[in-house]
Amino acid sequence: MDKIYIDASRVFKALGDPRRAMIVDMLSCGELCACKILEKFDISQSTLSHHMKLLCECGLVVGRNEGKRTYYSHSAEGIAKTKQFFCDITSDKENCICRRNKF
Amino acid sequence: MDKIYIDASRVFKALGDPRRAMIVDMLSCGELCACKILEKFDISQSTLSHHMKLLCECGLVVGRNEGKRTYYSHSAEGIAKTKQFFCDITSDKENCICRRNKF
DNA sequence: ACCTCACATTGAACTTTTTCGATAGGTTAA
DNA sequence: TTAACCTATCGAAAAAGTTCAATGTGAGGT
Repeated sequence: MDKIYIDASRVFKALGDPRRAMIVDMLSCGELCACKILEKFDISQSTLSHHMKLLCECGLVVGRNEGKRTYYSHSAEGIAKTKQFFCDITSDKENCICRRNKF
Repeated sequence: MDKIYIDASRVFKALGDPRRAMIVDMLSCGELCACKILEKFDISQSTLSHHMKLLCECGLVVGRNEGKRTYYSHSAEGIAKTKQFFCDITSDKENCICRRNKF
């Protein structure tokens, strides 16, 4: 299995949870600290921390520490890469010019 | 939890498996019958059938029966919807004009 | 120094997903 | 009508993901 599929799948897996997809949407309005995000969900603090970790590890979100708070925001690079990958695997390739595989 | 996140997350969850992401990529060269897809993976036939079912159920892929074979191909509508959703939740919204939520 | 606050980590229970072998259903070929 | 072929479904086992309470960590405030 090509590493490129595994890396991209990690991002999609992260977005595969409705709460995490909603968190990414929330961050489109700008960075938010964890406590603000937590207010919007009926989950424990440790659960949110786990979700944020996954979003950061897949490269879609970045965290920034300021004092005792952590602010999260979109990672423009991670988002661009994911968008590109999605377009790559979903756009029709004439004459079967598959860049990743030869089928 | 808004239904729109749940529906979109189902697609991302489907793409969250590297094999399924690879299958979607394979289909960008045009429709393929299940047996051709199966050749490319070291998995059982029933496992592939399960993967294809998930890809179809989330709306990203469509199946077509012809004789004893089943041909799978991209669903242009499902792909367009998913792309739109991804753009919605990842594009910066000035002045916090969040369409889905008010944060 | 001590306490509180914000967040991360750990460990365990629970749920979901993945996978395969076995089997069923429908199609084509002999 | 058999038999072979292709795919879907079922049931069970294994793997992975989710969640929370408890605890750890590190920054500020008293």
